[in-house]
Amino acid sequence: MAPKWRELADKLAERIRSGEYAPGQQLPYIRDLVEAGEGSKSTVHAAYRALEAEGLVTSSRGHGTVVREQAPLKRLGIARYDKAKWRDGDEVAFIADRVASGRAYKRGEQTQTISRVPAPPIVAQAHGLPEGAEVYARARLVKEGDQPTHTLTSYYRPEHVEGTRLVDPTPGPAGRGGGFRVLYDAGYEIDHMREELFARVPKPDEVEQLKLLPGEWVVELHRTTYTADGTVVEFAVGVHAATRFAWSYDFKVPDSAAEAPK
Amino acid sequence: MAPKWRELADKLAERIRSGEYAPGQQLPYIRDLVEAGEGSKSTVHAAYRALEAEGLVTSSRGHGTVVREQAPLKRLGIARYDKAKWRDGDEVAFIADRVASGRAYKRGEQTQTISRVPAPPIVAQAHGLPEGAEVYARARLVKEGDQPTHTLTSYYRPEHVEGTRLVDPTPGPAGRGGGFRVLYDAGYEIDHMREELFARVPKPDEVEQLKLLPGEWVVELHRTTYTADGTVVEFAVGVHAATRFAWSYDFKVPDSAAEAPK
DNA sequence: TAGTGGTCTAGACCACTTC
DNA sequence: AAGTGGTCTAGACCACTAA
Repeated sequence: MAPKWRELADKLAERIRSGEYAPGQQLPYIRDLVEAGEGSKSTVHAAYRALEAEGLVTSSRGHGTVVREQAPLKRLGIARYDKAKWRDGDEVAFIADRVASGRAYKRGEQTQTISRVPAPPIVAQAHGLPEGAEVYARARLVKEGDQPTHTLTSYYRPEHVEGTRLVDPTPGPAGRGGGFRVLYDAGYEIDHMREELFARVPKPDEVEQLKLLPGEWVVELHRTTYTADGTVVEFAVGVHAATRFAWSYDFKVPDSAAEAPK
Repeated sequence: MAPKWRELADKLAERIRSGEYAPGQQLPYIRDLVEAGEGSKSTVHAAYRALEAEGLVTSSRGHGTVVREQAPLKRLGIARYDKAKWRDGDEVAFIADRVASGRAYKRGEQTQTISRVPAPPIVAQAHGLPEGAEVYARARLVKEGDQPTHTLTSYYRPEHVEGTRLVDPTPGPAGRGGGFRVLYDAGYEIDHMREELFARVPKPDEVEQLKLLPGEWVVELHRTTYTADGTVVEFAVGVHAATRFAWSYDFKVPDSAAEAPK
């Protein structure tokens, strides 16, 4: 037998999914459900908290509880890295995402800080450096309007970027073409990438920075970017609000038996 | 000012992450913390519930609350689809995963049910069929020991699989080489794939089926498999416990300017 | 039987919004 | 001032485990 608050939450969730409660619509007031015999205030509130954690509703003091508008997922495919965009055009990858999803781009939606730091373990490993070696960290917080969507921190080896505008401490985006263009101009043309993804619970500072709802998870993305000769020129860590993104990858089915012998 | 239960949860989480409370170790009993002045039983319990939702501890009645062993993530790369494995060998993809991660394989860790059903909307769209057209659904629940790890449901067009052992209603796995081998023998050699992933809150039946912890999220995976001429021969939907998997993709940086004109 | 976590209640009080 | 959600308490009771 499921607890009373869970049963109430499931009942309301069902009505939301069926459309009986439409997005934007008010859910019953907690005190009304108490009066209607659904349980004590704590019990009904526990159900509402579960619904909020599941992203179905948002509550606010003084207003009430309304069914959330489900923002469509932003779909991230490998086409966002298309060389034609940052080499020949003026787009950077994160803008390309937005163009692809039909959203308008506005200036001032990205903040950036550059610093020179000792490499954290995963960064050192990705770059093949000893732990604690110094690297440049370029941290961005990307927003869509007022709403932060993800953070992205790129780590570069000093010898690859020293003297370029990528490590110019002046605030602001990396400029025309973005980071890959700067590397290209410096003689490092990116060739292939690896992306690794997993979901986890956000850390307290991420909840604040990304304005996450209570109970909302994040997806962490590790992107390693190589030149044609296998040199790692960028390792980046992204933290994305889990409910706002989907990732898409196209690939050939591998066939190790068909590979040329070495 | 964060609520009292949140502050207590963050304090304990910090001690867990720092190793002060090691995996397997008992956390203080709720009633002891009440006595120590951390708040009422409900308040302390709220903190413990948050820690459980975040995957840091597991509670059980009669026993207490212990720090969870963090099972290492199972890493899924595209190498698990290697043709050499299922065409020439006897492995199926999910076993290949396990071999790759160094875990032992045991029989009886996969259940399977075959049914002929009207295509749900996303399935119809993936196969280019009218909604409600009949397809074969092959649903598996994959376990590792007693612990379910994910569900995977493959949808096939009847004309591709009719008469093969793939739609044999006898329970049990698809046999030597798995589903891709059956398609290969039927004249449909798979060539390329698309995988799409996103995280979401589990549905109530998934919580039960996958034995998910309270508050744990899932990652839904959509896999579309094509032959060389672009025919969709399989569309599969997987639901994975979010804390137990990581996905990895390698790809070339695309360059639309370098493509041959059409 | 004694001790653990989990649920539920009734009520007080707080934070915030609207009138 | 009135009404909303959110927190917290004190205590009762339940479910489960171990001895």
